[in-house]
Amino acid sequence: MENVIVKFKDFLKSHNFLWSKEREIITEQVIDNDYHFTADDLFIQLNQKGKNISRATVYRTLDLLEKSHFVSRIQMQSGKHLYEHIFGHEHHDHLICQECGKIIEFQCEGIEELQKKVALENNFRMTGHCLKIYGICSDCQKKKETKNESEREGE
Amino acid sequence: MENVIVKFKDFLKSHNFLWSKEREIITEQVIDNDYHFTADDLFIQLNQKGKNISRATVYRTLDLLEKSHFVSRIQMQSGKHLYEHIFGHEHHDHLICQECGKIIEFQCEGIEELQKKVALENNFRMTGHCLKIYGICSDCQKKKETKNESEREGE
DNA sequence: TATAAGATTGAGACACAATCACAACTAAAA
DNA sequence: TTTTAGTTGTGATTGTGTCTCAATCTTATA
Repeated sequence: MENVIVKFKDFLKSHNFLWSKEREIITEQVIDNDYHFTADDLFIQLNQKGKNISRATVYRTLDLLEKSHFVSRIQMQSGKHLYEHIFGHEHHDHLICQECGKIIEFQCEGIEELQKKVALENNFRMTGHCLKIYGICSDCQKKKETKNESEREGE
Repeated sequence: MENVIVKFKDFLKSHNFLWSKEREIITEQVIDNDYHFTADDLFIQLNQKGKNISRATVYRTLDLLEKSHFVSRIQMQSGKHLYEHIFGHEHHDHLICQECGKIIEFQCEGIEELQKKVALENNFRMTGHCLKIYGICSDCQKKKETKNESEREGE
C-alpha cells in the first residue's frame, strides 16, 4: 500500500496541490479501512488515535482522494455518504440490504456493456455511473421467517 | 389527470389516511410539474400562487405520493432529492449531464433482467434499484468544442 | 346535525452532514 | 533565507429534511 501514498503524492503534485502530514495520516487511515466508512467515522478513528485533525481537513482530503480515484463515494438512501478505498479494486456496484444495512459488492459485465450502449444511443459521453440494488439479504429473510413463525405460535 | 386525484384519495382511504384541501392542492401542483422538481420548488410554486402551505406538509405529502407510487424520488450526487410524477409512466432510469444538469430518461429491459439475475445469485430479495449514468450530454459536448476552438483562436 | 375519535396542519425549533471564511501556519522552490 | 502560494483549524454557517405540539379539520356514527 506504500505506493498508494506515492501515487497520491504524484497526483497532488501534478495538480499543484501540496503534500502534508495531515494528508498522509488521513490516507493511511483510509487504507486501514477495508470496508465502507463515513467521513465522520474517519474523523473519530483519527481522534481516538490522538491525531487531532479537523473535520474540514478530513472532508477536504476525502474530496481529493475521490478526485484522484483512490476512493469512491457512495450515496445512501438516508442522504449520508459512505466512502470506500478502491486501491487496486475492480469496479463494482452494490446490493444494499434495507433491513440490516449490509452491502454486498458485485460486478456484472453485461450491465456495464448495456450502460455504454444506452449512453451511446443518447449521444452521451459517459463518465461514470451509480447502480444500487435495494432489497433484503438472505440473512434478514431468514430472520423474518423465524419471527413470523414464533408470532404464529404466540397467537 | 382527474383520476390521479381519485386514485390517490383511494390510496389514502385504504391506508387510514385522510383527504385534505392541502393534499389536493399539492397533488395538483405535482401534476403541473412535467419535469423533475425539488420539494422546495413545489413549496415556492405554491407560495407564489398564494397557497400558504407549510414546508412540512409539502414534505409529508410528497412522502405519501411516493409511498403510493404516484411520485418517485431521485437522489442526486449533491445529496438533494428530486421528485417526478410517474402517473402512467413506465419505469425508467436516468442519464444525468454533469455540465447542465439535464436529465434524460431511458429504459433498458436488458439491464433490468441482469439486475434480477444478480439479486437472485446473491439470495437477495430485490425491492428496488437506482441506476444513474453520469456524463456529458451532446449539447454540452458541442459547447465545449466551440469554447476550445475560440480559445485556440485567442492564443 | 352534533359529537367524538383520531388524523392533519403550521410554525418554528431542531438535527445533521457538509461547507465556508479567514487568520495562522507550512511546504517548496529560488 | 525568503517568497509565494497552498493548507489548516476554528467555529460559524448553510441547507435539507424532520420533529413537536397545540389548534384545526375529517370522517364515522349516533
